[in-house]
Amino acid sequence: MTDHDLEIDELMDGDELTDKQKKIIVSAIESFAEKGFSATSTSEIAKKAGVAEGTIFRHYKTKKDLLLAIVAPVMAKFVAPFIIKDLQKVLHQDYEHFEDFLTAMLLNRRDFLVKNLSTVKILVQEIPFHPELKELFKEHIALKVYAQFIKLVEHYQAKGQIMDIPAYSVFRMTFSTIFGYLIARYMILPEADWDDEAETERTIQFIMHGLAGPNHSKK
Amino acid sequence: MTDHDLEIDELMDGDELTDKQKKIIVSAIESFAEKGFSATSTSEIAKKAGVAEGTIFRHYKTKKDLLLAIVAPVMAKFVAPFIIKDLQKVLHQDYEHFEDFLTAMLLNRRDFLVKNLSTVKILVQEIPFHPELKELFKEHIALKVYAQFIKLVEHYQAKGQIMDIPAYSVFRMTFSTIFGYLIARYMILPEADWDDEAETERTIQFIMHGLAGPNHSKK
DNA sequence: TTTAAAAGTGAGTAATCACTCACTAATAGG
DNA sequence: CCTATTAGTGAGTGATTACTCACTTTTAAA
Repeated sequence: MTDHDLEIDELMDGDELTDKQKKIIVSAIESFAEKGFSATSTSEIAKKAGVAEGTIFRHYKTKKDLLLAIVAPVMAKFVAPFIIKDLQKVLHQDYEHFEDFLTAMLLNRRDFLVKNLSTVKILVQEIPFHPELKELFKEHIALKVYAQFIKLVEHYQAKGQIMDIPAYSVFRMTFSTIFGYLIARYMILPEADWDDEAETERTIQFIMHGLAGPNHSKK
Repeated sequence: MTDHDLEIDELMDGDELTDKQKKIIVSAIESFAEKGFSATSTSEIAKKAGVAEGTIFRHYKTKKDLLLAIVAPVMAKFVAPFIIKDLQKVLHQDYEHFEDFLTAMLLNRRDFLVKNLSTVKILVQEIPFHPELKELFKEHIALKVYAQFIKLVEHYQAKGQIMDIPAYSVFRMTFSTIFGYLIARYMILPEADWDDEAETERTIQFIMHGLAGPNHSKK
């Protein structure tokens, strides 16, 4: 079922988990992703994990705490690469062209999504209903990722590689296109036969042409 | 709360509804959108509608039937304009350029979305968990909208207005961008102050440049 | 080996769940 | 007006809910 999901150990960094704790998390992820958070009962999770129901509440005060324990680390890991590394690289000419950065980002975040498919599904599904998740999202995505991306865009705009439109529009269009691709590829039609390489290339080119500035003379 | 939502009478075409039935539907829409389908109880809906709980089950055999009664007509209405009218217009040169068609579609579907915000939210939220909804979606979107759009794309490709890439890629990129805009505008950041006209124009231009074929000499 | 903390248990809790049913009230065609 | 159909009711159903707690088992440092 969740074969390709990230090892929970990796995700739940720091605190070591017992076998039963791991089984609880794996089972919860499976059920939450399949039926949704509200439609999943704790008794169901316990049964699937081969654990007494009380064991769940020994480690998580409430059912919602369990959800947060699953979903919060994913958000943190998702934004990690945006925080410093990539920005430094860009500013130090590791990515001379916006296209190079885009490609690197798409491949990188695609791998992450594939490894954490179920968990990301849960996150996306539940965000609208839990203020705590919204807050986490704002903190991580809105502030960190957005702020860094804006700097990046302005950097490439100054070099004339990107059209001179508001950076937030560039942000919106770029992420719409990339996530539109990833959602179609891995969530809506995962079973269709995709030519990933060609599709990725087309997606990047679509963004590049759509945003092309005066000096888009790379080829 | 749902001031700008479509009049239910319009949506529930045909069958006439009593006052209480309307109140049930309005209340259900409100609660489903706010807390999700599973997290909303029928007693809560009844209370909000000022109706006995039994009244709900007089008209809808199950809670899920109530959901379907709310969500199914929206899907039908959403795809309606794609079915014939617009395609005919295009083929009869009402929209000479792909850009004209795109603009018309974006404005048209935006109005629809704004009028049916809550209901569309519910639809999007619940699709993953209800096979019946998935089936309806495939029937309407996948078959009707997709098929028509593909014909359109090939038509404009033949005229050299669109790049010669697979039509399904054009479909994906176009809808990603448009819905990315609408979702950001009306669901993620509805309270931000948007310059709708400028943002719409930029979005269209982004798609047009991204897909530009050999004869993109419109200006 | 002793011992205290941590992990695990499962029967038990009150509350809530979707749904039923015997009944009354309102409606509309003849 | 009569009557049959439909709309509406609300107390009652058993099942399930998230969560508790007194208890046992396991773990690991002293």
